[in-house]
Amino acid sequence: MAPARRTIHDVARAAHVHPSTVSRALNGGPGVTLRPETRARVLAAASRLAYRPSGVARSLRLRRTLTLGMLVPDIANPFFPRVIKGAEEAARERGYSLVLCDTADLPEREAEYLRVLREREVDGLLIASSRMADATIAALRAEGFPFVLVNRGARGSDDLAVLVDNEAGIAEAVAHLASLGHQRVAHLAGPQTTTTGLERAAGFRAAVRAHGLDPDPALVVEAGAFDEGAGLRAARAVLALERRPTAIVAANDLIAIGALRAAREAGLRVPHDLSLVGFNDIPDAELIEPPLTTVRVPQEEMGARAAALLVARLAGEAIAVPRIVLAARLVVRGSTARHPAERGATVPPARARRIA
Amino acid sequence: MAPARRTIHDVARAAHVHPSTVSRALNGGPGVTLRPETRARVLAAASRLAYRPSGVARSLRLRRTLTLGMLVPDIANPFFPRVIKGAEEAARERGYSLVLCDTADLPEREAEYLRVLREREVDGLLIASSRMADATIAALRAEGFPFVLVNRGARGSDDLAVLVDNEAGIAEAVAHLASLGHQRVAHLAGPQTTTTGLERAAGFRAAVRAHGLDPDPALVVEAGAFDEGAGLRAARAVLALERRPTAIVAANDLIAIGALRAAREAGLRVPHDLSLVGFNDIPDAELIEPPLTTVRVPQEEMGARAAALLVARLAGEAIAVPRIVLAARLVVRGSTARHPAERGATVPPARARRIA
DNA sequence: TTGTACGCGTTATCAA
DNA sequence: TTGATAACGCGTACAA
Repeated sequence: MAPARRTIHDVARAAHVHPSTVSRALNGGPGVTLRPETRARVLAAASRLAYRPSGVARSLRLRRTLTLGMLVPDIANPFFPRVIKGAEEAARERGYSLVLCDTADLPEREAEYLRVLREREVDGLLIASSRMADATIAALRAEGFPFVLVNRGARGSDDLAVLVDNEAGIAEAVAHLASLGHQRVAHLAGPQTTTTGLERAAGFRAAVRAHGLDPDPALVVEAGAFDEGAGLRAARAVLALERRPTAIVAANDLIAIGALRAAREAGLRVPHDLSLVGFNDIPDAELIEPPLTTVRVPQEEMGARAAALLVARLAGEAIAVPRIVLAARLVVRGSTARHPAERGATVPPARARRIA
Repeated sequence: MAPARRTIHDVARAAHVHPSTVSRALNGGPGVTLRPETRARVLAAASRLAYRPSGVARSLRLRRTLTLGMLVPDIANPFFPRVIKGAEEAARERGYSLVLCDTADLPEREAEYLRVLREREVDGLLIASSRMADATIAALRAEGFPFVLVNRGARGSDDLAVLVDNEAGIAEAVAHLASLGHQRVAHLAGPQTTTTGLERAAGFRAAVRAHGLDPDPALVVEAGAFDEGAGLRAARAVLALERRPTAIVAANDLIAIGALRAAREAGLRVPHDLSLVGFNDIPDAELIEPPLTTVRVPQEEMGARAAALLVARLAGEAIAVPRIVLAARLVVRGSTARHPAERGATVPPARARRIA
């Protein structure tokens, strides 16, 4: 039924040359000498037959597939599509394809994908899966299998990684709130099983100390996941405190959106009664009402840099900087305001124009 | 440096059997007879050596890669992540991997990816790329190459496809607005080069006739793309009409969000001065303010059904229904309201609860 | 029940 | 400059 695939032999026969000559004519590297006439005949035959070389056979022979595997915890999380887009584009530019794997943040799913990807002999891995067991990563490392961590930590190793400066980002957020007069600022932390969650929480505590804000430990609550539901629950806890915070720094935007819901439940107006800052600057951040003040992570760049780094590693290039740390800058939008107690004072209103 | 890959020969040697016996022990189909003792010895050796069969070699031999290619116009468009997620999960459940390709809606990018995917010998294609030239599709069809169209039309052919009932969805939207008393309803149409854009526009015109609304052709404006920018521009045109519409049905949610911006520019309150309905129910729809009334398309299901259909086709199963048409139902949220002229009459306010 | 032989489509190496 | 050969790792018809 399906017409048999054209092979290099078909082309060879049509061009009256040996298959190896066809290969040379088509792939002609620098050191290949070939009579122009012969090459032309081969090219003509190949195009006439609509010959398409077999990537599978080539991969078998060359022992590489020009394929990268990418593990993400949840494609539907609006943070990831742009990271994926950046990675996919950078990979394509370098001749690589991307096999996408949504692990659903499930360890067993991760393990399964890892096995599948290794069987498929992907040349390298982009690991954006934040919870992946350190042991799994350690195994890859021990084996010398090429991978790049994306937006997750390296735990003191010198694994290749593309990260953001979580501490600095959170510091900007806290500084902003402090400058508005806030004293009791809460943090809805991400899962403390993730490096991202840990670093942002550490950054928060450091910034609170640096600005002399209320260090009450009850103001830091860990959300069970980086999503809206977990944010909602954590925010409820924080808003139920006897001495309620006047501002919240969330570990990411989805948690912040959950907090927004919790605030509404509690009858609090944002930013009038409660200031709110997120992290990542997902596309939704400027769409919601009020627009979310957040710390911007350059998502496409993160993916692109990670893919580029991995390909460089595969090419055996010398890697000058194994850990690329991207800057994270605060983007002020509608959902922060001055502390109620300071209202009417000299600080201008914080509701900023939308930032392009 | 990288330790040489274990092969089936290594296992064979360790288990004191022939490589073919290893293959049988590991893949053991129904017709294979093997002494349990031998199989156990092989399995033990394989696990001891951490043997991982080569997918590439297997693909070469079996002439199939257990890989699907998926072409999408833009991963960052919030409609697609869930479609991809559904497809990826359904593929995984069936033993297939997914190579993701973002065509950026560029014909040359599509052509390039198509070539790459064919060279890689993906077993089939999920085509969610709405603009893809019909000629390209026709070529695939002529060749007998397996593919499934996702959310894009089949132009009278009996290509495998998973679609939504665009006419019925738009009809629900128009009926809703008509029931609220709207008479002049505009349509911000999608690109009329896409089947989705065409069907929704046709559905709109039919529904307008059916409800006896104002059929003024000036009320239908084509947006240049299914995105926010195009929606903004199209909405400006419609809102600049001498007799402004009191409601807008957008061809998709992003266009609707663009219209929301245009309305704000024009000083119109939504839904008070202008009702607005989108299409797709992207996650953002319920997050924005006011929450967007929209026609829900089951995105994950669309992806999952498409992948399942493609795999069934690959398995040579009889396909009872080549065109799966998913229902599209109106989800009423905050951004529709009664027509101004009818305000205060008997119809209850349209601002509905959030629908889970 | 297990081993032998071959081919899947390429490309690197060597010989001519 | 081109042809011949072998090998990449696996699965399967056939022989033993």
